[in-house]
Amino acid sequence: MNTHEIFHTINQLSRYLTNRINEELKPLGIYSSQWTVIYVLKTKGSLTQKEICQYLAIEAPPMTRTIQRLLTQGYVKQIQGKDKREKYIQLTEVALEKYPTWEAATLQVNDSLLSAIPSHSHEELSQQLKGWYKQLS
Amino acid sequence: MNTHEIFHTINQLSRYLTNRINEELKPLGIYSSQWTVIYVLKTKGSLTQKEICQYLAIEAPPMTRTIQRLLTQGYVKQIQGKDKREKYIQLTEVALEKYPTWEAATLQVNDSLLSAIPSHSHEELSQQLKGWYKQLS
DNA sequence: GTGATATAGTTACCTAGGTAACTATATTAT
DNA sequence: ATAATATAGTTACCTAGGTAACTATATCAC
Repeated sequence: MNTHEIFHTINQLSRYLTNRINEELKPLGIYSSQWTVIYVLKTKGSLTQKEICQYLAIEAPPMTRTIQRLLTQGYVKQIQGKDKREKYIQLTEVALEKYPTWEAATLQVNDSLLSAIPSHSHEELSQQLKGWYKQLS
Repeated sequence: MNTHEIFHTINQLSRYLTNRINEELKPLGIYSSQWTVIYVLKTKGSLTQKEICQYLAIEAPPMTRTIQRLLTQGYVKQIQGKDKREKYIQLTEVALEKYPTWEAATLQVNDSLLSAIPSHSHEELSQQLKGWYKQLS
């Protein structure tokens, strides 16, 4: 087996999927990196930037940028923690109102992308990839 | 099933794998994007930039940059085609000398990354992902 | 309490890929 | 033959993520 191939395919897939999701989200005013953060905040509630970084396995600097963009767009607010170094981030009312639209758009494109593989293997593939990643990290 | 999860996992995996491969390649003087091009040129021979782009499903501008870096490092040379718009790219002697080192490094890290999943499922997973990507693109 | 160390977040600059607009050459229509 | 169109590659600027060095606050040793 050619081991280069599987890594190449994963990268291709990752780029392709992200591009397709961005195509849907861009007209709705956000990018996929922002959606990822919004989604986490919606499901987990208020979190520090550090916690968001850990949850998404993204380094602090890109997260600072994504959050600053969400701040200027008014989709997120910062609340200083008791520990003054910490900044708690939470969704604004505006973001909560728009959330259903964003969610519907992503769910729809997700389904359309997943429809390219037999639905009985979705769960297995997901578990396999998740298990692999967990082993690695 | 949460459809967001599988896309998220694929992105995480992709970033993680690329970072690990870069860790190995950086001390050897190249980055993973350059390695991808070098690998294609080694297996396919001389190609136009267009052909490399198509093969790797990468847009022309990032490819121009990668190739320009390979040019300044002396790992690649451009040859004007009969069609004067085209530039045929091929590996230099220097690159061919270093190729075995790069290949050994990537094969080793590939194996180590793949060892996190049972080896009997490597081929199946690879085929599944490849099939999915093919369906999509 | 003060000095050393650790931590949260930011800034500057890096790789990696994408789109739009451009240049230069080829091709096609008439 | 020339005007219109298409194509290969480049340039400028965008999203997305990473590392190193920095600031400001907390904690720990003593």
